[in-house]
Amino acid sequence: MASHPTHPSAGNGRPPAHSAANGAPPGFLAFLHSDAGRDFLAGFERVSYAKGQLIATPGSALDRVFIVFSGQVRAYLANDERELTLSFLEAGDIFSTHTPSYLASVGVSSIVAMDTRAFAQRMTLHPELTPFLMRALGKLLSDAIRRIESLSLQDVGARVAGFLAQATRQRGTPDGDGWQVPLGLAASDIALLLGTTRQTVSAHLSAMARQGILERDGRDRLRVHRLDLLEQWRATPGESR
Amino acid sequence: MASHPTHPSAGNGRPPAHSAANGAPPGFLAFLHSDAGRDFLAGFERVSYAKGQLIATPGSALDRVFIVFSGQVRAYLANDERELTLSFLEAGDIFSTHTPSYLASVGVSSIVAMDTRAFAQRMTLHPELTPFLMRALGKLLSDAIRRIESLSLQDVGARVAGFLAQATRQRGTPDGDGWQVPLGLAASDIALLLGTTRQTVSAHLSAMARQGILERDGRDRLRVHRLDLLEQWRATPGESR
DNA sequence: CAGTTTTCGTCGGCCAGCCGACGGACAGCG
DNA sequence: CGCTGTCCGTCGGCTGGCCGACGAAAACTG
Repeated sequence: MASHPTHPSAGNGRPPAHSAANGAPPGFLAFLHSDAGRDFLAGFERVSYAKGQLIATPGSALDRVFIVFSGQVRAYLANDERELTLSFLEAGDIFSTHTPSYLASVGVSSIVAMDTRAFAQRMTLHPELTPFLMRALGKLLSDAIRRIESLSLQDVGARVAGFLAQATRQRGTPDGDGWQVPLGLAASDIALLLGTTRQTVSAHLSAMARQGILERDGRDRLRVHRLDLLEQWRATPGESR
Repeated sequence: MASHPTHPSAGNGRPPAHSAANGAPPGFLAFLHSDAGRDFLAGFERVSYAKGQLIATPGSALDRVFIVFSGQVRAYLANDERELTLSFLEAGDIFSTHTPSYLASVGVSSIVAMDTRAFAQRMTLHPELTPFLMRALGKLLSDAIRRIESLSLQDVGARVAGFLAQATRQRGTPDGDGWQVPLGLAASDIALLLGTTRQTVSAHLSAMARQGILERDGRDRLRVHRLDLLEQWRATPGESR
């Protein structure tokens, strides 16, 4: 079985990061806690994991559906020598693995895992849930394709800029002429999400700061001055380091 | 609207290439041609496209579901300066675009396009199709994740090797100690699938030939001697060109 | 508050892969 | 049969981004 390299700096007591790809709309979480939801999950065990624990590897857990109940779970692909975070799953998110990916709990988490077949079986008993599931799968798919796009036809600078722009739009608070943005992730974690290295992320952040697009404000906070420039970032030749 | 760069060398009378990611199991095609299938599609127009025609762009056709009836359609992502083929869709395949991708007919093709909402509506009338759809979406998703994996944690050599191994397994015929494999694609098309350039693909092919793993046999045919080496390819340092 | 651990910015060296260019090898096609 | 357009292999040059390393700044710990 493939061993995965140095563990990322997750689970260090930071506030929960944003969810890069929520698998299900919020309504699903409500359903899970309703009577119908308990009915739906009857007979399936809810397992708790300590922080940093491996939940699934490509070898184990073939063709299983995971539903995150609480906490935060990191889904990632790994190699002997490299790693890529697919997304951070949170309560109510669904993930399925006929795909060779790893799951690890970031904080303390509880999860229900079931066989894909069993899940499909249950779905036939609750046809009213189909739209939920379709939307969830559709979102997962379009997120994946967006990821393919960024990996294949954007350079690292554009990926960093895109990530920051999204963070700003999602979690930024207006501040004078710009925005205050809590990063919520270490630079190394961002690198893991973008398929690059900590050093390169850091270099690009510095370049953007040098151009007055943003300003670092402590370890975890950022002040974005020019969201517009961020959203249409093109690397200035020679300015990347 | 983004204009896309040099068109790939598709639609030149080659035999149909393999489908990198079939969206639906074969049974779905049969269903489409059954009475129930005609019922399912009632009211939706079937449009024919000449070869090489653009069917959808990120701007147009938001939130639409496409069902390919005949011919071959290339789904791809594009930039001002780069392009990546997602897959070649064939009869019976489903594709959906809440995602910024292009569709272009490779040969003469006919397609049914419908709004995602309308499609979901119809699905509720034919709940027996849900398993089909779930499987189709699941396959699409796992293909996408596999693609992310290859793009982010395999180098080009490994991607080329993986592509050739898959082609050999799917379409190779035994031949002495090895396999005869019809490529079905120009080197430039392979490059487009793997997110690299024609020259790099060519260089890797040469390197593999030099190592006795395979042998080029005319423009379109390949003789693979060591499928085993292909499947666990690691670039030999300095041997890539 | 001092000691320890984690994160961060930055540098130099290195190399995989991109790009442009070129000539040769195959096709059709008239 | 020669002509023309397409495809292929290969080269040199260049660079984005990886890697290892280092010291400084923050953040925990007691």
